[in-house]
Amino acid sequence: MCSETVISKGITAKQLQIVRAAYDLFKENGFYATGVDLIMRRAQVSKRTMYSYFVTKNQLILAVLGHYRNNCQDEINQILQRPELSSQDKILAVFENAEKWFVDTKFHGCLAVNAMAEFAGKDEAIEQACHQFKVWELDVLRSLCTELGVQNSAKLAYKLLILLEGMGAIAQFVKQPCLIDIKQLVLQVMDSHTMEQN
Amino acid sequence: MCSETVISKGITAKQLQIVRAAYDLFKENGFYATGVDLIMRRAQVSKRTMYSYFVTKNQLILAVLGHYRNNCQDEINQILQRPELSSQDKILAVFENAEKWFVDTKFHGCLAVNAMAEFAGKDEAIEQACHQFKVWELDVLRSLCTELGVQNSAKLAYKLLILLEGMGAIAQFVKQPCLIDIKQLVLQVMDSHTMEQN
DNA sequence: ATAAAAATAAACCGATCGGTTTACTTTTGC
DNA sequence: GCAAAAGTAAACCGATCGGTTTATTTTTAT
Repeated sequence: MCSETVISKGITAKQLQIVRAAYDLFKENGFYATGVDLIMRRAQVSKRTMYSYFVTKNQLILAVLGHYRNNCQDEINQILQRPELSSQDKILAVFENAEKWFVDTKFHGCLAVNAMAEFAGKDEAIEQACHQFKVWELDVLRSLCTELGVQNSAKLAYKLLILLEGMGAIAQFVKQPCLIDIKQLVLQVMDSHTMEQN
Repeated sequence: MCSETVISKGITAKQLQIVRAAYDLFKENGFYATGVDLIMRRAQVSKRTMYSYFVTKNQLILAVLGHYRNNCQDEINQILQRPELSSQDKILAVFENAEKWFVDTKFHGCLAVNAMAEFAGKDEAIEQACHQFKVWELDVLRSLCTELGVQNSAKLAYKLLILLEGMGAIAQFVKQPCLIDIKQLVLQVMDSHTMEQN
């Protein structure tokens, strides 16, 4: 274990290989429905290796949720770092980015939401990871709203999160370019906070 | 099978007993995670009886989704039938009713959304039942929006569904009286359709 | 070159999965 | 009152579940 090449964030190549395969399978087929045998086959890794890195399936699920969160954070950070964008444009860019996810025919909802639905009340660590993911999402939106200079950034962020989650939930059912102009809806909700007190 | 007392909508008492137990378990623990043995124990019914009514577990799941839909439809119909409410008040009442669901600590998301996440691409009939549930929800909102006399009732209904789904998704994570005034948010989205073209 | 570390394939484990079958009892209609 | 229908309990089925073990091979560091 001494000299394995560490790829990033303390994850070795083999671990990443397993997590990626598990991530794809969980995303497509859900957590309970995906057996460990299928994961190891997809990852092209022996079961023993798998269990040397992840003591239980649920700990692998935790790692996958961490991987998912890292992916999302990288995407969002790239938006936040674009200096040419105003705070308002960054918020719109966050929604545009989310739409890229939603239009994928393989999109079956936010992984954290699905994990919460399957493990709420059954695995505290997973529950907490899902909760933390949403806290992070809300934090991103809130700090952007604060930059906007609106009266109550926390409340506006909460409203935007409702829009984001709502779009994600519906996206699983309606597979087509969104019926409405999301950008306009987001702007409208933002506008109400720059004009009146909320 | 000739003379069994039919309770409602072609469902016998025994069937309802099974569906109710399965409904509670699926709602709390998810579909894959809930085994048939647990369902029959909870329903106080032998496995043979269970399988005489529902040929497979997935057909039981279909029946449970139908039961869920009937429950929701009954609640919504009670709102729609209140003559003292304006169309706008009825829309607000729909959201108020949804909040009653959301604040329940046992609420783990819309059953149709969860079923879609677990069975999308795996069981066409279940997938379709979930889809039809959302179509019904959208239809209720659209007919109310049409009554409102707004310019584009379909688009407003879609926006309201986004709000409804978003609230539901978040409700699993944030267990507390909602941070924002939902009624105000709904009114705001509706107002934009009565004033401008959309 | 060699020994430790890390990987593999595959047999194996008890438990549970969805589902069937057998043998028996209760309820019901006529 | 009696036969058919509908119910029960429980053994049983092959498959799969999450997880372990064994025996062997490959990789890697010195």
